[in-house]
Amino acid sequence: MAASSHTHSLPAGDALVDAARNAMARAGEQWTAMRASVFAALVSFDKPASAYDIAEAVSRSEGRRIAANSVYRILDLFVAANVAMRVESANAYLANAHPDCQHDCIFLVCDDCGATTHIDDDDVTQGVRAAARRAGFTPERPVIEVRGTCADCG
Amino acid sequence: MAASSHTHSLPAGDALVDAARNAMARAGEQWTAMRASVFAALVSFDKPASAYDIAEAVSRSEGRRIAANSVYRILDLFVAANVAMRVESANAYLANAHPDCQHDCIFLVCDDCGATTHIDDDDVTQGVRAAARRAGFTPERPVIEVRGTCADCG
DNA sequence: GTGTGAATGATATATTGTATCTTCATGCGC
DNA sequence: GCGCATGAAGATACAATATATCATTCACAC
Repeated sequence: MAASSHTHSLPAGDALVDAARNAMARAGEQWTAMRASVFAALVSFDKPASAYDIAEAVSRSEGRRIAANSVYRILDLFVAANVAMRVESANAYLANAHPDCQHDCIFLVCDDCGATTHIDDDDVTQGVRAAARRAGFTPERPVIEVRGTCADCG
Repeated sequence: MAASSHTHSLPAGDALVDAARNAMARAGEQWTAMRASVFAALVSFDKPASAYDIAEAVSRSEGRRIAANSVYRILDLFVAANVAMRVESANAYLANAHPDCQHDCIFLVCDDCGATTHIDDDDVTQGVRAAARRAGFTPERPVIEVRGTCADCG
């Protein structure tokens, strides 16, 4: 696979959880039952999920009410550890199938069905960073999301 | 100036308003007193402004309470007419100094001071669109925003 | 066991965004 | 002029997203 451009496919459930747990460990964060539940809920969605969607899903699976703020706290940690990513234009979160590789990511968000694909293309993202630098700006976190229509809905 | 890459500088206040009014006319939309007030408020901010910021500013300048939903309606029209743009990662709006040229725009958002610069770079944005198409996705509206540090804060 | 710190819970509140219905102004046909 | 259609804006309510604050619990060190 070319280093500069590739698509991420989903590992199976357990491998995904293991990768997440390891990534959290590397970030010096614990992997608690609550965090596992939030991660499981996140993975269970096939589209980006809002913090409130997740709170509801976890509430159901735990049989007790989980407040949104707890979910937000955990999602923030996940994002910091690259275990999850936030889709800014949808105010929602996605599990990251590959917490190990660090890329500026590109999301393709279908306005029709909501399905969101994560692609990496370092040529493109480096181009964005370079354009920012040319304007005297120091890029930290590019947000690149393309709204449009996915192959299924097209 | 190269067609593919340039920075937009601000025209003076009146020219800016004229350009906005013309763009609205071309979109078949009226330029009412209320819309002028919202546009003036938008321009008065040196950073992206939330709809509520604008509602507050217009309320002050009108001496009566303007509800957020009216502001949202007008901002939506502005965005449709390319007179304003929405910064997704900030849930806020910016006046567009050049409603005439259509570009996928790139925002550079300073995490320190909030100042946001709008640059255009068609090479970069075409690269983003091309990457999306390679994934079988039909791009409609790229959202490209770079969080980081501006020259002043760096 | 007692203190300490991290994680979570409970609660309140702030911020952002929509929906619905009403009122108002304007232009148009008669 | 009058009635009426139309688009703009107002009023109100509410939904959805996000944060702040303080209390509680639990594991672990001492």
